[in-house]
Amino acid sequence: MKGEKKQREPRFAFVTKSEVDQLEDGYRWRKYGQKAVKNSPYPRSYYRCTTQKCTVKKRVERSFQDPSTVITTYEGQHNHPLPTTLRGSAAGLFPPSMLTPSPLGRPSFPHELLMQMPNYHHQMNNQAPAGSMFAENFSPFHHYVHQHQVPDYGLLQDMVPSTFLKHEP
DNA sequence: CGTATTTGACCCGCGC
DNA sequence: GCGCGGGTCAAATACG
Repeated sequence: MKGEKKQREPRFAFVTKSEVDQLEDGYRWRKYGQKAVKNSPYPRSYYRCTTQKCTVKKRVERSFQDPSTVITTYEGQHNHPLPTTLRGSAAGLFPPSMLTPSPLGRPSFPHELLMQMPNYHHQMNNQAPAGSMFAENFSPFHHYVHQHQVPDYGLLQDMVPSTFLKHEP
């Protein structure tokens, strides 16, 4: 009980082509639960930042249509700098320039996101019955766009999965 | 030894 | 009023 009675934290979800849940985005995540999802043969994993002042929560769910695709939902925002303790691939993967959003505020990250967005929309059209359920899952997507318009944060480091960096061919 | 992970059980909210 | 779902926490365990 940390005193979080209101869930007003901005939550945004994005699709990532990953086979592993434990994505090293520069922060440490500790799995605190796992539950099976209805309508999905795959379970959902719950992760939380292991940092003392980090109340950020991460939810990872696999796409029952694409076992190699996972829907990552981030909740909240990090409150402390990247742990230098995390030397290794992740820390050396994102250059400082990437962590600093351009004045335009147009990081390449959301770009990939928007690209995959229409992709699912197409599937929804194909699967009308299943689409109903997906609609709920994609709801948070709107929140993501909303947050993007809020320059109050500008902390893209919150979500910088090496997956995207490794996404290169 | 420390950390991280795992599973189960419990709790809360909401719906009908 | 009761049930169900979802979510979280706790403890135990495993591994490095």
